Amino acid sequence: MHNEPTTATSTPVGGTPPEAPLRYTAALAADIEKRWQDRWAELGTFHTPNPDGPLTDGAGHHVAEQTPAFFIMDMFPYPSGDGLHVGHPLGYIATDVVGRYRRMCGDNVLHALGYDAFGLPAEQYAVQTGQHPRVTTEANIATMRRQLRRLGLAHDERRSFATTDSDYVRWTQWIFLQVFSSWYDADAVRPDGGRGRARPIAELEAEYAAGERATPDGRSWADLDVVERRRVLDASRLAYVSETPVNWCPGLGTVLANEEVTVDGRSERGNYPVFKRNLRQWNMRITAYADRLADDLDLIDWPEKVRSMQRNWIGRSEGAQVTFEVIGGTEVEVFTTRPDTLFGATFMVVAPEHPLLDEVPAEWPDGTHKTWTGGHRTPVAAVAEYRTASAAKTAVERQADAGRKTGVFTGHLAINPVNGEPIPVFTADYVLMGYGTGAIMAVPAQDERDWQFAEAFELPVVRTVAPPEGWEGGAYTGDGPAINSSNEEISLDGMEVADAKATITAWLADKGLGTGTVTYRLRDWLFSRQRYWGEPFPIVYDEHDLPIALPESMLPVDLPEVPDYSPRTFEPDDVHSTPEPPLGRNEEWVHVTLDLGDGPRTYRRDTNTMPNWAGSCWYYLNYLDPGRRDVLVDPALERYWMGPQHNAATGSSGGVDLYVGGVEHAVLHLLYARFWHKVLFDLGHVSSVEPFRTLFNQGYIQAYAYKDARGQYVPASEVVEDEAASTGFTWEGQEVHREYGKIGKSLKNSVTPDEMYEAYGADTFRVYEMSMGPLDLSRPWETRAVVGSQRFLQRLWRNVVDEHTGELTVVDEEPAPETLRLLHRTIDDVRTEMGAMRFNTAIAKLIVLNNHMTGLARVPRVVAEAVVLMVAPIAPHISEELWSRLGHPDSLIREPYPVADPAFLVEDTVTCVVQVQGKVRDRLEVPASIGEDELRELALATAGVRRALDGREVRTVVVRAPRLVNVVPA
RNA sequence: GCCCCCGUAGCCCAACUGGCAGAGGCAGCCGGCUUAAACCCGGCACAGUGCGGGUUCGAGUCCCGCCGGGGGUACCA
Repeated sequence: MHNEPTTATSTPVGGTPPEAPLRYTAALAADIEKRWQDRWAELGTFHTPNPDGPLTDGAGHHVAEQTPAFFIMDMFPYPSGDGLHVGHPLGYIATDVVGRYRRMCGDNVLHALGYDAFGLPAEQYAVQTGQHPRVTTEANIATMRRQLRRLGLAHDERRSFATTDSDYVRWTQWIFLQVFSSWYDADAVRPDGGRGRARPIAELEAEYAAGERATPDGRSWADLDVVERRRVLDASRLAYVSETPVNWCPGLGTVLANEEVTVDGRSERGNYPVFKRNLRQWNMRITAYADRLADDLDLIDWPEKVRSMQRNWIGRSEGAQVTFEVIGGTEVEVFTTRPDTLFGATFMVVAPEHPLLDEVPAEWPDGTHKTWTGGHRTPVAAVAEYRTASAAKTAVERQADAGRKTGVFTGHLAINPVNGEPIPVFTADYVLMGYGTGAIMAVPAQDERDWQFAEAFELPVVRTVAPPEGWEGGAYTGDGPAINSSNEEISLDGMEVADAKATITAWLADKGLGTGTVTYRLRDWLFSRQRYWGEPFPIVYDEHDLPIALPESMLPVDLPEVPDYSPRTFEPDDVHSTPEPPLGRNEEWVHVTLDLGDGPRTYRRDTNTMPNWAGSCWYYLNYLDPGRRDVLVDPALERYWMGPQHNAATGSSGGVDLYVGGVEHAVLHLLYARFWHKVLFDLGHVSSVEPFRTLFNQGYIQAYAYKDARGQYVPASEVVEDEAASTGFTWEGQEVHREYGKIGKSLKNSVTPDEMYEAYGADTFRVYEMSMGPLDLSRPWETRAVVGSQRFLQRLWRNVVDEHTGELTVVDEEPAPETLRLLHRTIDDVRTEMGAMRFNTAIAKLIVLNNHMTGLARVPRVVAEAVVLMVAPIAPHISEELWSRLGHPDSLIREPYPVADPAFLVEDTVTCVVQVQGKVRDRLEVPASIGEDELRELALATAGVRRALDGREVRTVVVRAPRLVNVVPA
């Protein structure tokens, strides 16, 4: 088991002087690193044991149930063909350091890395090369595995997988079927006491059949025919097909979720225009979970930034729905967050798509203002034109028009329910059909937008909240006493906003005119894509064109071969195009004869695929036991690794103990995954309430890039500093401008991990990345600074090994008291810093101790061993090598992390700062245990204080024994 | 427009509940080692914390108002 301590006696390349054959150079580092990587693999050093089942540690043992579990994850990578640059491994190194540290603290650590391998880039590459995306994907994964292995990550390789594995796809489809086969019962009580949970759709069917629940149209279940019954159930499912306005992106040839469309109405990927189109697509009823997704953010330890982004995206807002009667028409419901301002509602606005506009009066009513008609002779003409114009607007145009108020009078008059006043109904595109009820009561006095509209259309303003004294602005949206707000039955006058809201809402409810309501910005999740490289839906359609779930036994539904993988794409601005899924090109696959219980019949398959997010919605569960295929996840394993209270730090939510990744997934992946997890929770498949207990967003490593006079990027590695140049930098003699940006080919500033391994070794690279600064900050890469980290490891090496002879230089001597104090101080500090993921400061403290050792005539073994163990999580290869040379046959991977002896942490004497009026005037060396009174006397007697007081009286003396005294003169 | 984060030495960054502005690294300078250079070793210097107010015995830290950089979001009623 003990391996030869050194096989690296040959002179490594890289200019090592012959007199120091064992200097810690890049070549020696490479030799050590590769050797340990092989050894770790051979011994299964990183095999993480489960409490039960096939996965044991390297020695074949299970873990005891009571051993604390610590589950670490990286947001899993998309294996791109470009390979890695130095920015990519930052998070992986950080989680590896945490994992190795926790392991040395006694935890059973689960850490592995899978691959998110479905999706656009692989498909686009396949289209270009004609190779099947599976081939390129697998090649990319192999490349990435090789690059990452060289980093020395302590991952359990047995638990790695790709979302494209047929085995994995099967369970992604299985979860889809669970969602499809469920409905949301908003009244059901959950085990945690809250209301609302997913239940099997069969239970809904049973309730209908038993008459316990009324059908939507009130007919009895028995009176519905089979197809009608199916439609009723289908409408309640958590995954449902519906014809709704969706984001159609002709440039990509697919529809997209709201979350995948940028602020300016373009696709997040590819930056193509996106159009609203009514199409029949799959949706997931994430809106049913809006409250829980918002509320449970309080249970988890996430950056406040991400939590607020999710809250904003969900956009919960409380208000009231109020019914307005329309003269000669139907009633219109409006949603408002300010029911207290109802007396100030002087007009109404409905979205151009609002059904009220399907019929409008034939003539303009009396009193119609000229500016209201848009120059049209009848409301019919005016509304028709406005609706057409607004429908033709792209998201980009809407964006550009924001703030400019357009609209037209519809000819309808509505009645303000609190005062019976007739008010004109307008249509304007600043009111959105997709939010609230698509209709608003406009209160210009208390709403900016309504104020602008009222100004443009010369509409009256009635203030119902008194603005502050001297208010000269328009709409006043702040707090204040209500005014002008009374009728024969009720008066709000004098009430503050909150009171007025509550009072009027109660009054409305009492009169049957309105109810308190909550609305959300969140929309249901559009779940189908017209792409090839994704999971097929496990769904077929019968002659009624209604979806039928395939039985579990028919999973997975694998992707068929098709003649062409690319979706039909269109001119990016071709509004009239329609999606054409590639899977539809395989007729034999699409039309399939199956026996689903009624004998063999012909069905039509769903030709959509799932979005890329599907695979990342549950992958954390697959790490627990990727080999097990008879259940989604073993409940006992899920409880051990993820359950509530599964270790001392996990709260009631349970979930992954540390999840590290970029902030760009704040509302996409992280919201979708939470949603799926809650469905699985409701259906009893998991015990944790949330998938990710602690989230950490790492910053990005960026780099300088340089442009020449023509604006072309030049290779950053060839640019030199040049004081003579006005820009400070030149490339091949010409002046270049420096910019700061992403690392990548396009900016010609890429640096790869492979180059770092070659020039410095993986350990140096790891130390450098961890010492650059706090993990959550973005910062510039600077290759020439890496040498500092190499020097640190070189000194560490030299502190233990003679670089000429290879002999150990440590001695079995008791360290000097000063050394012991520094050692234990360092242990204590480093533990604190490591625990808080402040690796940069942990490294700084280790450097101080290491430098101290460098100055000693002989390095005591106990100090050397402690330093080696403390460095191990960050620079594991050199640490293993030194540990082995120090005479330990086994890997240090589970060696206890050093613990400080409190006896060495107390200092006998400390330096006390003596201030006069906050300025340092003297210093005192005093016993740490000195009393306040004694210290005050000593301080007042110092020469510095006497000089600074210069005869003035003393007013007070602030004493913070033993470190500070501040004398305040009169 | 609104919300969030960040501004400390030439550069990357430390500074516990307010208590000596400096831990660490890069670059720079001086010296040692060397025939010489690199590596290595020892040493030195460098800012008063983006700007303006305020609170306090005392402010990088807390409060108010700005400026600069980054991110999110936007007719959401």
